[in-house]
Amino acid sequence: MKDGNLVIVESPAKAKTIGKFLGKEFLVKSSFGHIRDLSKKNLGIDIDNNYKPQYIVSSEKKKIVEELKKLSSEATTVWLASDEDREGEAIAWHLVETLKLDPAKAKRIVFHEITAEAIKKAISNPRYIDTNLVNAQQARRLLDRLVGFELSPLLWKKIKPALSAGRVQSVTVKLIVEREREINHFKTSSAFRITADFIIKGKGDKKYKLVAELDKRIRNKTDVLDLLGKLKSATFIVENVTKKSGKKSPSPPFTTSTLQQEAGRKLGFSVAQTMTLAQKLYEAGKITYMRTDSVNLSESALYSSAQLIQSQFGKEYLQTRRYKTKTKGAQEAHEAIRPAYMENSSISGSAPEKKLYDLIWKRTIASQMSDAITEKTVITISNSSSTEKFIASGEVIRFDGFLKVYMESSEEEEDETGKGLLPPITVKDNLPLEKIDAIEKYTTPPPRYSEASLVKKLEELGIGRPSTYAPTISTIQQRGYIIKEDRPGKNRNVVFITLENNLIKEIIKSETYGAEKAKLFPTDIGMIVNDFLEQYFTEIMNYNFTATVEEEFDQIAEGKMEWTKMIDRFYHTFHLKIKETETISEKTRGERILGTDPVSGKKVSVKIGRYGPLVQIGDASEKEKPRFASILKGQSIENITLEEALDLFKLPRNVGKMDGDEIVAGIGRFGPYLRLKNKFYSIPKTDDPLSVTLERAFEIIRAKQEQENNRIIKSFDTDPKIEILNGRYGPYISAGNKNYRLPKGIKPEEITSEEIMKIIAGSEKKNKKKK
DNA sequence: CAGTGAGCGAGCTTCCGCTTGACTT
Repeated sequence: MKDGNLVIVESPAKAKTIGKFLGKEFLVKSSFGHIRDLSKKNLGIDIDNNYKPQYIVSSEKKKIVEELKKLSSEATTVWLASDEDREGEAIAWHLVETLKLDPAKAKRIVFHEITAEAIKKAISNPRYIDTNLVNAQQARRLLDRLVGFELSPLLWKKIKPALSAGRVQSVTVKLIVEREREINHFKTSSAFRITADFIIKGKGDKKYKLVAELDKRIRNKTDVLDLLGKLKSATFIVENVTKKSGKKSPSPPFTTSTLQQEAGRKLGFSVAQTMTLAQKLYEAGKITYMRTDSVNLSESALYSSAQLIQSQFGKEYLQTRRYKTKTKGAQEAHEAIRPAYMENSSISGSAPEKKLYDLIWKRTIASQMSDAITEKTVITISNSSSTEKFIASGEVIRFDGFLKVYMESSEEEEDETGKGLLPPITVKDNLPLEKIDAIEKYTTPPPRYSEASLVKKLEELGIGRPSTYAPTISTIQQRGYIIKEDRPGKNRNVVFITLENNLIKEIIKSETYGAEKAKLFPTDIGMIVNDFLEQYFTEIMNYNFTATVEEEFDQIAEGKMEWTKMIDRFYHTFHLKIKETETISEKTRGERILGTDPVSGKKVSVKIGRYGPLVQIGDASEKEKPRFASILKGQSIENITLEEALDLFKLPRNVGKMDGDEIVAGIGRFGPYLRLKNKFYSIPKTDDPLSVTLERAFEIIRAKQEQENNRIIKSFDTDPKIEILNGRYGPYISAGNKNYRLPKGIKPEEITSEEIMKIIAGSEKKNKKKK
């Protein structure tokens, strides 16, 4: 370290790039985020000593702290270059405290973009640590600790061990619980959507189809039949044609939240997957920092985007835009997420990395392009038999603008009408009717959250930070409060009425609805914990709680409020409520009584048991033990009916005999099964263990036996331990207790033992390399 | 791999935000 300059930043990747800009006179090191935190023993807060925090360096941070201590003692100046936000300021302060830095040689600097110019400017404008901002962070930290470490033990006592609660996670669960209940209570209704198809003759043999929709929906079927009857003999005339031009603007560049949403919708990535991939791109220097709430682009990025757009698409596609962040509580310590070098429209790397990069590149470029110009045409059609109007609308793009590279997607279903070019039509044209369809359309309940839409909601409410969206979603899944899964749809009948060739026909069609893919569902324990917290801790469960305390943190940051006083005011009432709830609340297992068992006349109830939700018939008494059964996947304490509960006791059941041995059908931890001579055969989703016939059971068992007989594709006399087997994911090599993948292009029947040895040796090498 | 369900008590669990690996499949 020449001239004794030590620069400390938060991330090692940032340290690397800054190191290049600053040259050899500066040694740039990373703190890897926070270097110390509240002690985990007890609260880590000395309540009686004016909330004195007990900070300790955790074991995994000891090494880096020792290194920084040594380097800083040798340095003449230590530049604290953590992010310019509440957490960054606190990191700098903790460094001063822990490294015991002489205030004379510790200088605080900040920069928002990583360019040589910005960094040099920062170096020439150092400041002191902002104690108020640090105190705002301490208030945030202590509040979260107090809430988390006093609420969680209460749940252990009142509900079950190892549960958790916190300012962020508990309201996140609440969002999902409330949405599920909205869906359960939703009263669906239906009305007929009526569309008319007209055939329009163009030049020569050309024909166009024009689809128009009745300007309202009709609830009643007899009213629909009535209208269609009238329209049988009607003539249809174009009453009005209007054209209106409109425009569409691009979305701002990505923040963490919008990247997670779009990668989820467009690429099907989970929130955690997106973040892992983005981290890799960031470490490889391909994109800017991926945990950000800012939509700002650096001047140099604006410039290089503009160059690129002009040369690739032309001047008319360029519109330089500077976006402003509107998000609640945004701290904007970084730029938006963008390619590090705009001129790289693609990168090398794994397929998912490439896809994510492509998404980021397109979104960034599009954000600097001109609006798309559209033209919307609306045709109003009247008829001779009634006063009803049909409307046809279409939209065409007159100038594509940013749509040339990027189109944002949406989770809501798209309307089928209102798209594309309409045939050439003028007022008073007579339209020949082809047919009229009336389809029964049901109203739909609000959609369940996906990971992506949940993150969107959290950001809107100002709950959580870019660095916590992904971990929060995984925590509440780990605690068993929510589950991400697919659910099959249900069937229902739809009335479909057609008027064609002067005939009215009515048919009943079946449609599936409500099928879900990778959606978030609350579990029983999630709902029980949620209801408990809602009952006793209304303030913390309020969606505005974070926003309210954030206002106070801002006051502290501005020096208008003392942080310990804020904490004291909060803790005083909160702690009293904890103590009170400890005494007044009962231990809850979420019990619900379903009714009486018609056979025994005993009480049937559902509740949370030691191993999950269960149904119970009868109460525990000296004479008799109650009967128990676990509830099934997809069932819940809240929704299960008496009938469904009683069905659970019909299993396991004897299906019949196969070659003298009994076949038993049941449902275990891994789903429905058939058991024959202590061997298990999974029952496929198309069948039901309650109704599966003996004949069908034979089929299922034989299919599985057949599959097992075909399991061995090839074996070797030279080495009996090695076999080529047919597995769930295709053929693979089994050697002893280890499995290896077959390389692409090799036919499993033709592989030699030499080739296998090579594959095994190659895989061993790879493992060693990783270490 | 395909169960379980009493009560007691010891010892454990837990928060949010900053940051990466070190693990396994």
